[in-house]
Amino acid sequence: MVSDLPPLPPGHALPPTLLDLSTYLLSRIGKSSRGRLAELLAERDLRLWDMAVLAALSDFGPQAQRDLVRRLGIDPSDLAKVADQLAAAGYVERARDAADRRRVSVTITAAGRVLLAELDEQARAVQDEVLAPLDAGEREVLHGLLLRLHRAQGERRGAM
Amino acid sequence: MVSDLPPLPPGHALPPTLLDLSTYLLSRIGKSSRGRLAELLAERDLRLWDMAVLAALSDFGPQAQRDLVRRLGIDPSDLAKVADQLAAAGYVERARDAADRRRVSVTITAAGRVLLAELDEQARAVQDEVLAPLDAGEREVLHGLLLRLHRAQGERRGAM
DNA sequence: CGAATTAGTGGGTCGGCACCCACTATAGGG
DNA sequence: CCCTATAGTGGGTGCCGACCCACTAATTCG
Repeated sequence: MVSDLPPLPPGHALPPTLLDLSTYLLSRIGKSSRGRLAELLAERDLRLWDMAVLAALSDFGPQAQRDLVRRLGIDPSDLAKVADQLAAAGYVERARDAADRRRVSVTITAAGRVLLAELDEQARAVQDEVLAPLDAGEREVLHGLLLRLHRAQGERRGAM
Repeated sequence: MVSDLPPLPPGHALPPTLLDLSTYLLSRIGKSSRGRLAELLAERDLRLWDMAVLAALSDFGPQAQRDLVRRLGIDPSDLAKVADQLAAAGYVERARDAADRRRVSVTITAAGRVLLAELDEQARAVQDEVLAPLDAGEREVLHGLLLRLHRAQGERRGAM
């Protein structure tokens, strides 16, 4: 194999011009975290949207797809596909709304809740790795700052 | 037209299950920042990698492509394309290394520096929007925390 | 009732990003 | 001199996320 020469420590040699940008760090760390979780989800043939949908159903209860669309900013057509897959796997149930039969009400199943709990645990494991350098207090500070940034966000479409 | 009914404030209705994850916020805010900058770059027919390469050349001086590959974690083949485009536009110059004629040394031009300065300014404008809710002190705290996270990163490939 | 609106679905496109392989040219060791 | 390794290039692939359009079914309004 040879070489593998690490004359340039792979990452620490990144241009200061970029490292000076908080948004660059935000984007880089966020992408990495996202990627790690996505890998774990992929092992179960799931994608990030699946988790987001399950979380929304768990947190807010059964809803019509149109509500999920508004809430998560997902494309209706894409949601249809996600819901399809989740239903096929038994994680959600779909039923025509009796009151307005155009609507399809989606409900998380017991299996869905179990899955979501596992996914949440995995997400927290990833988070623990990412936040490893920070102590509990610092993590809270970080979370608080991020939350404020999030709330101020232009909400430019898309929960994922 | 009509409706436009905003019964569900688009973003604030996101599932707490997700909002409790710092990594989720990180990823969401990062992605949004990244996206905004990418849009600005796109107006000039540039992508994020172009900026990263220019930054590396500006910060570290002329280098062979192999060094950029190591530094930025970009695929050699992809870098060739980026360098091609930058050279065609006059932002960098390529020359065979006299000592080792396999290598192609890349140098940023004056035009390249001007461009980079403009891009950096745009990136900071985006950052100002994203960080709007934070005062100067908080921004520093955030940057410090992010830097520590970044340094601890598994450096899982890819500067962008 | 008929027309317009809304919910959901199926089937696409498009761009970006990461990746991979085959190939050329050069270098360097035996 | 030959053989292997390295640098760069060109031409791909595959995945994913975002988006868009056409269509059906159901509802609502005039």
